[in-house]
Amino acid sequence: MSTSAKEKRQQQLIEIIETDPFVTDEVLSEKLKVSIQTIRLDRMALAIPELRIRIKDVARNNYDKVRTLKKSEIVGELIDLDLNQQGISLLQTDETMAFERTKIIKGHYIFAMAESLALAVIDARVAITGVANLKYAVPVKAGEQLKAKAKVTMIRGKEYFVHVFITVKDQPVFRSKFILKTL
Amino acid sequence: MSTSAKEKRQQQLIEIIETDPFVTDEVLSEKLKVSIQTIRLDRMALAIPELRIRIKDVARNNYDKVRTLKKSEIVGELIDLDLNQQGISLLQTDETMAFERTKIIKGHYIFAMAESLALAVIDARVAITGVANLKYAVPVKAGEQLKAKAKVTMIRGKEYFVHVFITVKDQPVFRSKFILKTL
DNA sequence: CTTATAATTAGTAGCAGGTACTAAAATAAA
DNA sequence: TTTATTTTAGTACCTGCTACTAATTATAAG
Repeated sequence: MSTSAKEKRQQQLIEIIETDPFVTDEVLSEKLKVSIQTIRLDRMALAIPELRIRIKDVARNNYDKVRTLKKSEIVGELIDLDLNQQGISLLQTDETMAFERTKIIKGHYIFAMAESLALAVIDARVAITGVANLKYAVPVKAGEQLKAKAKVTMIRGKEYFVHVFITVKDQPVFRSKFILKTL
Repeated sequence: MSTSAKEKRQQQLIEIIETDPFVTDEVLSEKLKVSIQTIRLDRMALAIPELRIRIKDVARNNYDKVRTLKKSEIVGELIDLDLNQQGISLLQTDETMAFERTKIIKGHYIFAMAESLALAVIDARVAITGVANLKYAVPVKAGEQLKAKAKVTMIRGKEYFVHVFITVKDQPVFRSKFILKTL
């Protein structure tokens, strides 16, 4: 067995664990046709922790992630609000929100930020019935901080008209008009 | 110690584990001032699994959730595609995509479905530069299946104009025009 | 006040999925 | 062939339990 056989096996090991972090050393040794000890030496060499630690990591990561994702991450942080008048929110983007190759933030994150701010300024049970003139001026890159400003421009009966502008370092990247209707 | 003392402790135990599933029996026994054995009897009675199982559950739940959420759930399933012409996708909605009280699907899910289909029909490195006439006809309720149809209406140099219509049981719920620009 | 019953605590063996270590065997390179 | 590398074997120990038996303590009933 040459050195490259070892390297190849370790590469396979990484792939297997990445696609299934819940795999035991025993199963790995069966899949790669080597002893458990070899698997353990490989994990050592690659600094891959044992099953329980991996599971705990997955659990902790996603536990936190799902919490923040459901709470505010997708939405941004509300930093100012005058009910039925205006509101400002911030959203720190990262690579998980972007296309892998281009690192451009996916549109629905920007949309979600705008939508949730629009909903926040009209604090009522509302439904979005229309959006117009939604425009991306410049693609947003992962890592940039988005600042959204919402303004209520008109209230007509049960209908609310809200403009949302999003900027990166005061450069406009997105603007939209939302039409909201109270239920 | 009355029976209600036991019930009270078990109630506290449920609360502690719910807010922190990563807590060991030992810590629980310290917090609740009873022996480890009592904690274990309580867990038995309440059918709460041991720490490792709890961690594994959290990991598995969220692992699957994040995967499907990141991969295609948010996007829908592509069922038909003529490149640069048209495409159709389906998205099964559920309660995790909806507002808790109203069960109305959040707008950005619908938007994401439309956006990703628009991107899929133009199979190139593109950026969305504008969207117009985005309109929600009827709020979508959790559990309904969305069907998105995209049509490329015009190609002008590097710009692509794509219309996306979304229906629930052939009832229109959303329509939009995307303007995409190849990079 | 004593007894029956419920609740709690103690203690042991065993398990999964390892770590950490030592040592021997197999394979490759010189 | 000898040396170096890689792989395998084996043991003691670890955590956070389960499953079980037994003893102790608290509480309620007669």
